[in-house]
Amino acid sequence: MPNAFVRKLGLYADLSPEDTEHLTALTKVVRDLGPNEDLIREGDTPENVHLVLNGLAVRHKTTVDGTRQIAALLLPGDFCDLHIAILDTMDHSISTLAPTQVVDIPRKTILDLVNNHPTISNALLSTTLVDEAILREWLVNLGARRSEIRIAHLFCELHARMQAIGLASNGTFSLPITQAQLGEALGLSTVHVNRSLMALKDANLVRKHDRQVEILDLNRLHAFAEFDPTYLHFRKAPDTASKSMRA
Amino acid sequence: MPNAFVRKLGLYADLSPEDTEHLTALTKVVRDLGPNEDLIREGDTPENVHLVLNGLAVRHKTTVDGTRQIAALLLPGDFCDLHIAILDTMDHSISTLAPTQVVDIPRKTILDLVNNHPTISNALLSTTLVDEAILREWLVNLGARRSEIRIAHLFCELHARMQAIGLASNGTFSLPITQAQLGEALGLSTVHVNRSLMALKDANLVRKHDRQVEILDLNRLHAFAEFDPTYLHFRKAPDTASKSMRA
DNA sequence: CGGTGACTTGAGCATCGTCAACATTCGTGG
DNA sequence: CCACGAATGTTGACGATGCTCAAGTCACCG
Repeated sequence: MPNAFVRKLGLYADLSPEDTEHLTALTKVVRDLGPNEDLIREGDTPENVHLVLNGLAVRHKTTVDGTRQIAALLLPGDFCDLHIAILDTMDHSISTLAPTQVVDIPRKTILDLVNNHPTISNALLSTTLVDEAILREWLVNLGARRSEIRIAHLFCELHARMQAIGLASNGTFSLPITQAQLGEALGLSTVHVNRSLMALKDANLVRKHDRQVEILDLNRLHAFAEFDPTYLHFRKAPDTASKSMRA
Repeated sequence: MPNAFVRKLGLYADLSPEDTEHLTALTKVVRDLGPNEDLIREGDTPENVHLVLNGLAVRHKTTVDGTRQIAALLLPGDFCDLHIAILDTMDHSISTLAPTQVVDIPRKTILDLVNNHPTISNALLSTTLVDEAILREWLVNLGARRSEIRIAHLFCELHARMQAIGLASNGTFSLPITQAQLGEALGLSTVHVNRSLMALKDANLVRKHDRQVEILDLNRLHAFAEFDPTYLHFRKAPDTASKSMRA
């Protein structure tokens, strides 16, 4: 079973066995982090690029009055900061939420991939563009949807992304995040997140229990959240990703 | 005087005279659009990539209940959809707000730039990454700032971007957008935009008159909006952009 | 002039935030 | 294994921010 990183890139390009092997080799050396540790801070110009292999991290930015906005949830297989291979300075911070395994990859290695491995390079570019598409959808979420739908939409997205890398089963996936942190991601107060979550549970749509999200009725949740996964740009539909097929 | 496109790329890479000439040649053939015309729609897989040379366009997405969210304001020099050179399908639409001049560039031309003009390629990649940084800042804006500060912050950003391409003078720049459209960009109702704008005017910070934004006190507005232009990643400070200097 | 689109204003209401108290869970050390 | 404390989740009351509806004004243009 390939790791989450290889699985994710495979969603965006037709990797050859050599490509797969090459990528797997890159993720051999893993670093273990605890919860609430900073990977990079705003203003840093790090040597390495970071990749999440396991666990959960967030991209976030803090305003002057101390409000923290989470701008991305980084799941297994996600790059944290591929852009600093091009732009020098970080304009935001990245921290773990849970115990997390990361891989540190030197900028040089990235440049080598870009120059000598066109398929991988293409996949990397795709993931960057999809990150942007996800960000756009989050903006729509904050700007145009009220709290219950907003939360439901986020859960739909996370389910789709987790399922695509093989980390969701039966509508259930791991999400070790507090209600307060959910609020920081969704632009809502903790109390309001709590009330909205209970409403979603009462409506038999989703439930967040412990560190897991359990979707009770996927079709109804998709309809309720107005969820359309097009923006994730998977090559294959997540449902059929297990069977290899050619279009 | 180079056009807005060349000026903008010059903010992100040290273009040689040949690069400049090459880019200028690409923007010879211009297409004129009226206000409220669609450039591309969600679901399209267009042949060409589009570039705004003059005027104003928006990236937007509409939810099921008809609410429209504007996810980006495309100023002169901005690419609309560079990503569809990689990802096939548009997951959002692009429309003009005012009379606008665009350039249609074939995907092949982009690929040629990427393969044969490393400096330009690097600049293009940078602009894409900065687009993402701007999007992140918009997310912070919607998630963590109340209406007056939210509007002020947007005006600060637009001023910085306009000034960087030579389209702001004396704190004043053109912004042919209605209050309703401003609301669509900021996740606010038209009425609330109106009231917030009047409060900003009463505070002698900024005024929107006709199709222009007039900043009355830039320093105070920056402070009020908590504006920090780092996320725009200009190579040189906009203020000193006219003098060439080496770091 | 008449009409259309943009802006302005007021009143009432919905959504969501704040504060404060309380309940529950979980990890830790006794 | 129990006891404790800290972090998280839950609930109620109240207030603020922002939305809706509706009417009216203003500027622009045919």
